Amino acid sequence: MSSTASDRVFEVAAELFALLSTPTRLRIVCQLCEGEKNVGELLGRMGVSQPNISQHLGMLYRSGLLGRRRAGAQVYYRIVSERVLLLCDAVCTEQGQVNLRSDGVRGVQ
Amino acid sequence: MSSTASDRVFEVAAELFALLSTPTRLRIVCQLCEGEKNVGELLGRMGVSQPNISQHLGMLYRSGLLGRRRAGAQVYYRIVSERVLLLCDAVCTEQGQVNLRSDGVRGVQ
DNA sequence: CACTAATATGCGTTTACAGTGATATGCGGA
DNA sequence: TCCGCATATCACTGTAAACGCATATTAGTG
Repeated sequence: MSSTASDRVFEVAAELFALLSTPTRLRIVCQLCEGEKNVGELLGRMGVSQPNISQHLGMLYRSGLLGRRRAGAQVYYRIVSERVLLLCDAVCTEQGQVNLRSDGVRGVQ
Repeated sequence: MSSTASDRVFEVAAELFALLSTPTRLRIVCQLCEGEKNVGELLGRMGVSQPNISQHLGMLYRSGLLGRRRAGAQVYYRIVSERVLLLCDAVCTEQGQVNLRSDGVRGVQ
C-alpha cells in the first residue's frame, strides 16, 4: 500500500519504546538522569549481574540513547537523547506515581 | 532486598512501554488518536489480519489504554488514557520529527 | 611481563510474544 | 429460527530477547 516512509516512523518509534520496556533498562536510564555514572556505580545501586548490565548499556549505547566516555579502566555512561527524558516524564506524570527522575529536577539542559 | 515499592513503579512503566513497542499497536493507537473507530475501519487502514488486530485491541483494552463500546454488530474502540497521547507526542516532539497524530513522514535522528 | 581490576562479548537455555489459520461467539435481518 | 456479517478466542509455530555463566579485552600497577 502507500505505507513506506510512515512505516519506518512506526518501526523506529516502536524500537524506541522497546528499549524502555524492561525494568532494568528503565532503572539504568533513571540512574543516569541524575548524571553520568560508570558501570561499577550503576552496578552497586541495582541488583543485577555485571554482564547483564553491560549488555543493557551496550544496547542503549548502540541505539544512540546513551553516550560513553572512557576514563582509565572505567567507562562512564550518560544520556544523550532528550527524547528519553521526555518519555520518562510522560510515563510518570499522571497515575500519581513516583517520578522516575528521583531528584525531581525538571527542565532542559 | 531490592523488592521495594519503586520496583513496582519500574515494572508498571516498563509494561506500558512494552504495549507501545510494536509497530502494529502503535499504528492502532495513532489511528484512534483521530477518534473512535470500529475494528473494520481499523482493518481497512492497516494491512493486518482480523485475528491479529483483534488480539492487539484486546491487549490494549485489558491494559486500560483503550475503552470499547458495542454498537450492533460493531465494536468501537477509543483511547481512554491521556498518558498514551503524551507518550506518542513525546516520541515525535524532537526537532525534525513527525507527529504520529497526523500523517507524517520522517525518521528519527 | 605478569597480575589484577573494570568492562565487554559469546554461548546456551528458557520464556514471552507476534503472527497465522481454524473456529467460536454475538448480533441483525429475513 | 436459520443465515451471514463482525468480532473474539483457541491452538500452534517461529523468533527474539533476557538472564546466567564462562571467557575475552582493556587499563593500571608493580
